[in-house]
Amino acid sequence: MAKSYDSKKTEKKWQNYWYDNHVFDVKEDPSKPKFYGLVEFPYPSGAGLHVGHVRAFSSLEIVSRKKRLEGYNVLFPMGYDAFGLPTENYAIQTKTHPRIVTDRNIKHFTEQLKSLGFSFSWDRVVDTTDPNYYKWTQWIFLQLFKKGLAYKSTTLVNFCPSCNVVLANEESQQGVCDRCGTSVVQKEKDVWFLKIRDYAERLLDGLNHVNFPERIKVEQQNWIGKSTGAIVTFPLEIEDKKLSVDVFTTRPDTIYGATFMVLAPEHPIIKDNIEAFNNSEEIIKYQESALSKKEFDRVQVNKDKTGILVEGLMAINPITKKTIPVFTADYVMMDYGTGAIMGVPAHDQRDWDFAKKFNIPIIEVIKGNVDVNKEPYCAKEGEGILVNSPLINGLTVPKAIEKIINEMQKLKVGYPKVDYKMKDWAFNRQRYWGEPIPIINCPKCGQVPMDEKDLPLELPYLEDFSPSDEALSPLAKCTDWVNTTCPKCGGKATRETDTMPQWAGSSWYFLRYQSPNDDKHVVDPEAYKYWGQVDWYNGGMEHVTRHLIYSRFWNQFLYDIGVVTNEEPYLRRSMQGLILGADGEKMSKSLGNVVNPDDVINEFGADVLRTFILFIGDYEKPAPWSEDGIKGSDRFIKRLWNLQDYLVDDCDTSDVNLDVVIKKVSDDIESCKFNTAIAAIMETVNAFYSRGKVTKDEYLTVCKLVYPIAPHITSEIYNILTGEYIEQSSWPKFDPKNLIEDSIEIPVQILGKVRGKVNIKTDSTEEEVVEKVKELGLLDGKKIIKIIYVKNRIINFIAK
RNA sequence: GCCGAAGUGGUGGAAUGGCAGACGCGACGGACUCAAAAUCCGUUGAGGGCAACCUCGUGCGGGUUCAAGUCCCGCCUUCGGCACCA
Repeated sequence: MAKSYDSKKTEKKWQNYWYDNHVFDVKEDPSKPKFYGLVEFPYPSGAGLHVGHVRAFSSLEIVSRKKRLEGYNVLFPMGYDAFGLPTENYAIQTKTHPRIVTDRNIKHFTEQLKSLGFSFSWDRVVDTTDPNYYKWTQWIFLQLFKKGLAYKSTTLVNFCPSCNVVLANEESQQGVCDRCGTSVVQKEKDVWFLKIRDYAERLLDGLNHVNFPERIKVEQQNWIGKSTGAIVTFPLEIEDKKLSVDVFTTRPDTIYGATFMVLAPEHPIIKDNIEAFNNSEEIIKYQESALSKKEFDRVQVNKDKTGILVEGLMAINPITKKTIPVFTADYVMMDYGTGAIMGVPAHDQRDWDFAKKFNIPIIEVIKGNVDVNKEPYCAKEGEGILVNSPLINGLTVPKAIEKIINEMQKLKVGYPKVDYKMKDWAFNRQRYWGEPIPIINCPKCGQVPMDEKDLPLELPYLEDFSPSDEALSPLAKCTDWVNTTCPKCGGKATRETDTMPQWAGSSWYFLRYQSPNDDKHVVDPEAYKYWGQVDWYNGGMEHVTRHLIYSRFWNQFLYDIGVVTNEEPYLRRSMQGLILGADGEKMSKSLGNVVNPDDVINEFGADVLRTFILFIGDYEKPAPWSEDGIKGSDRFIKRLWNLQDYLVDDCDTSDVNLDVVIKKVSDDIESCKFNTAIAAIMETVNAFYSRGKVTKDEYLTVCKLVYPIAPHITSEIYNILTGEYIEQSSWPKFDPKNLIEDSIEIPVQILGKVRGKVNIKTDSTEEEVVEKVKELGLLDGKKIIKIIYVKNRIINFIAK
């Protein structure tokens, strides 16, 4: 009998071997093909590693270990995205400097990751809060600034009164702060933006050149939200001034049905001419109430339309030359299109609701089978024929759009226009724990970029880093640091005191891993020439519209300025599903359903945890944790170990086709079907048990197949059996010839129902199979009308 | 409202249009044990039959096909994302 397996001792032994000997460190090696596998680096929170992290990192951990055995030179790095609010808030609460908190958390995470036996290249760890790292984050910002892609602008921003911080749109969904749940308020602020909109078209186009799951592509496309339409200029009648307003529409063909115009409450036309309106007081009141509404309330779809007629202001439909009333209403947003729309009530639900409320005429211009006075006719794209539209009557919608835009261009009242929903990226926080923005404000020269030689601009070590009351960064209080001289004129100047947002450091970290210690480049060109694009990137669905777009944007920018030579950073993307609590709910402290990986390792060992987290279900789908389920993985690991008792020098091995298993496991790993890969190995182990014998060759092959999943126990078994290290072996190969069995059993159907089985030689002809079936007597007394035979699959008789 | 994913035993989940329920958990039975745990072996979708077998069965209703969990049409439910986006 083999000694019972001691997971604690064995796992520690192999972890020491791997990490002390730097087994997974890599260097550029042109003699080998490269594989760059990347998992989203964690935010090192105080709570430590979560089982969700284990699942997220496991996919490429498995792939990396397999690829190494296949002869690839594998870069599989790990790092920490450590700037951010939770650490800062924790630091404020506990009066401990965020640097100390961060270092402590990173240390804890590293120990936990090593206790799982992950094969990261520990010599390449990056930390976004390290000045040697954020030097390059700042450098990239300077390049963006110099190219005019970073600008400061006064806008209404989402502001969290509790965190005292300006939030990005993505951080304030549902009108509450992502971090603390406080209701967000609107506040006017001077903030930095990155012109990600300039890259909208390329971010869309790039999706055609990468291997991302379809739903990720769709989500990014929706986020970017491209719409093709036209700008149409409507002249205004207002006292004696000659003014006009531009509207954006995706349906210029419906211009004949435009019976009113709506301006966003913030529209400058209103502000600039307020004295000219007969009801200016009412308008001002309406503006104020609209602006005081939280963005969330304002965009509630189903609420009643509100608005107010602007008396004394009329617009002229540039095609019909008819005069139409102008309203202001908060269902029109200043930050999309031009902040002004033409209202076509017959063919748009919102316009229809508004027209009904204000008794505005409704003119049908697309023929449909509904009465547009009772409900709008909102035809699907491409449907319908134009009516009541002299220039384009009888045309289909696409033809009408084309012709009317031509007419508008001739008349100089309109032109084609593409717009995007995606807004520019609000790129700053009024917080301490972030990358300082390397800009100097000079009273004479304005915003002056720091000299690149002076980077990094280090974050000063503050004793008091709590936020101030006026939405200013705590850095503002550090006058020694703030006061400086202008790099341009040498006069007195002050530093920008806002810091960069959470997403800055993670927007380029995949490059830093390629040359983590380089102090001359963002990425060493030689290293980049070798590693280049990430071959396979795994991460969470929650980052698809933030990190995954931001980092693609930065990479495209770095491509434009010649830092990298590929437009897209990631060739392939996969994502893991959430691990839910045993109750099927999302794990959370308040529900008390959180599983701590340390506890699981302590009870079962890292190999069991790794196996179970992959066996739990479809990798992309959410899966509930199960205390009972993990026992199955524990049993499997023990059965693998106890197979040592069944070792024989030689035996009949024809009952187990290992070539099929090798192919199945290899293919399944490459397509993230880890659960069925493990199931196939379990079946094989079960077969050895029921045979009661296993040869050394078989055992070693199975160990290699399990090695990526459970590397400790398989390293141990391999070492016991061969005296060698499994890392020096190679991934098992299968012989395609052996995938085909000599004879197979196929079902026999009569009228589509299985009535029996028949053993046939592989690739038998229909006649041979029919002969066999007749021998079985399944067709006795039946008249065969038709036979459907699918080779090596099935035979179906249509018989009476 | 729009976009996307999904709905299969007691349970987590498998199935290039070709034997539904692989593999695991749980349950039941057996071996070992004084006994239990552990381990090993077996049974396990529902209903009927002594049996060989038969009938039903993948959210609901239709359809295509020799054959549908899988394809098509129409619904219901759940979960994710977007949302007065002109």
